[in-house]
Amino acid sequence: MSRTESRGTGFIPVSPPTLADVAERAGVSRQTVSNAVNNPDLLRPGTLERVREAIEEMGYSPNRAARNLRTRSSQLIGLRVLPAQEGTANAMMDRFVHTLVDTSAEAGYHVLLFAGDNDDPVGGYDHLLRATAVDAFVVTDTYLGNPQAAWLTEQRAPFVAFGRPWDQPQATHPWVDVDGAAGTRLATEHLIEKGHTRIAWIGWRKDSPIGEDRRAGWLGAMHDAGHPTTGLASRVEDTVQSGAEAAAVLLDESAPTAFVCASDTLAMGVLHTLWIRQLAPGRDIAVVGFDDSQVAQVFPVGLTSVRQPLEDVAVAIVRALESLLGHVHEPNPGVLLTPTLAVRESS
Amino acid sequence: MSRTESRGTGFIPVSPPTLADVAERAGVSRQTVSNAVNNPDLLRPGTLERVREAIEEMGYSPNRAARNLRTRSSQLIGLRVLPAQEGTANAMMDRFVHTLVDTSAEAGYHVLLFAGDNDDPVGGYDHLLRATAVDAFVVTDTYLGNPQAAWLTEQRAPFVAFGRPWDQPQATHPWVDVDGAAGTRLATEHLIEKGHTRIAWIGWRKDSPIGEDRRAGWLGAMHDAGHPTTGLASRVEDTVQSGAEAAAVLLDESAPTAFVCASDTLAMGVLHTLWIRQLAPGRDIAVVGFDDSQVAQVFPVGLTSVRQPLEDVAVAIVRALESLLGHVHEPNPGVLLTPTLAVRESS
DNA sequence: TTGAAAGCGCTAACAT
DNA sequence: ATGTTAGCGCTTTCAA
Repeated sequence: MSRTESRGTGFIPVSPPTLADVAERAGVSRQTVSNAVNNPDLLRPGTLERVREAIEEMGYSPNRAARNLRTRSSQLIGLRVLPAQEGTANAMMDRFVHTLVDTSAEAGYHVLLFAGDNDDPVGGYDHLLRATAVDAFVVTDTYLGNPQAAWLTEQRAPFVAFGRPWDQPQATHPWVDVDGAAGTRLATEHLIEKGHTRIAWIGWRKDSPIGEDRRAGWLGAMHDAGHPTTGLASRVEDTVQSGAEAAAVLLDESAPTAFVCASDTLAMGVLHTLWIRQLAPGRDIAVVGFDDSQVAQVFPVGLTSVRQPLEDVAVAIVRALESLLGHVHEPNPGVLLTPTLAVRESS
Repeated sequence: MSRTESRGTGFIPVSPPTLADVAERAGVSRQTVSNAVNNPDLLRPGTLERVREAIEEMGYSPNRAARNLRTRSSQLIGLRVLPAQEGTANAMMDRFVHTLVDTSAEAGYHVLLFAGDNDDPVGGYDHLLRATAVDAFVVTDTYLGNPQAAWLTEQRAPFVAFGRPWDQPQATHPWVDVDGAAGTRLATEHLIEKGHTRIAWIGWRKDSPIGEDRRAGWLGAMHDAGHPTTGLASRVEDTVQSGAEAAAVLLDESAPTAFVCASDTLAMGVLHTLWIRQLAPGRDIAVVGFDDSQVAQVFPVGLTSVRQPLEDVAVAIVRALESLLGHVHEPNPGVLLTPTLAVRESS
């Protein structure tokens, strides 16, 4: 049966060439073509070249579904995306996804996005898993109480987490995270070097382990330098408004000369208060944010910000994924990376 | 042969249940189970329930690879992502991807991300296409001279473009776009309503059809209102710096009381100049941006901005995709949606 | 080094 | 309304 069909002026390919088509063209068996693709070492150089020529000429590419069915793998990595939400710093996630896609591609994987909401945190995972639609998952929202890591572990599903298992010290799954404390320490030490001694902290409420971690970096650097911290710390919601209010209170009560914030959002709030009070960021009061978001970069007065090494995170995650899927024993399940400081006019 | 294997204390499922497993359990043939999943109407209610129970109990989900192989479809939509680039307004793309994932999910599709760079614009497409790894593509960067739409058309590959075929008036592929001119007209009329008559335009260089389109909206609204435009338009690069400089020149030479910008980036530049000159956005000078980016929302003085209806775009794209893949004749290949205006303090 | 046979899990077509 | 047969395109045995 012909694989092409006559219509109008020319021949229109009805379906892509298969292994059998290439085999016929090259005058070998199907298996030899398969070997040419997957185990070229097994072929005699002459045969290999002949097959490769046929592959080239016909534009052959192995059918994914057939290969997936046979090898029981999809070369797909699942990544859940939450419903689009406004105003939050998901620009960071954007950067991460980009680098993850690039890095995965180098390892022969594609990234499959699937929808999810917090009402049914594992639904999407469960479905893809049972359908063997993906080989593994990358889990990004590992905040306190998130059941995904535990659930996936229980299902024996391969996955790598971006984020430490804060509330599960006994967890053994591989993870990659950024050392937030090191980041805020970097920021604080940068300000100390600039001569600041009264450096305030604006962070999140106590129930966020990530927030506590970042706070610890500021606290540690201040203690090490022998600077007081009493009355210089504030814990608020992660909104511009809260940041602005916290900054106003701190300025009135504790007269800091610099602010380190747990997020760029809070830092924007600080900048807002400075603007209202006619204080110049960088000259009168220094401000450092966290995440090096779009906003930090594009803001007229560039905002100094702690920058997560997302490219390195993606590389580490893909590496962990590879050893996980290749059943290679990975000695250290956790990788902690150090952020850098993007210094701009605000400090 | 057993599908479970004894190890240690319990039984560990080695592979998910198949159609045959469910059929055996329910005491029917495999085909009946398949029908229960895909054509439930064909079954007698009693049988259907029995099969459904078995499916539920065993946690059965059809194997994707097998189904894909048989049906010659993957239920996957390919979306190319460019390498992570800094500073640009990809926050918009982020919002789009989120809504696209959500909308696709409702239609039974997942989104497959693949890497691509501008050196080889069609490489990634070609590979996925020949491997029949995706059913269709969503093409987003339809700027002038982009060869993807033409190439995909030539390959007879199903795809929907987000963006009009500006430079290919004869193109017949389905596309969805946002009416930029209507957006800037909305912005301009909003300012006119507020009493402004000298409204300046800061846009992109002439080689961008999108930029020219947005400019036309401003121009049309000004003409319709009978306001002069001479000396009030500027064409620059899409950077904060360029926006700031253009605003300074316009303020000096033409004394506008309001600015409409082709992007939030340019609007940020305007705000910077206003800040330097101690002019209050919204009170002294009104500013409107385009894209309703993160920056516009989080900026201390909220930036009024034209907001693209990305949710509607995603819905329209998925709809077009469905009719494309369902071989349903779609009468109108192009869908043009109207943006809205997110009004904030800056106007 | 190459080829033949088998089968992954599913669904379309046909038969009952 | 349900069962039987065949085969999607590939890779993993195994044989030559």
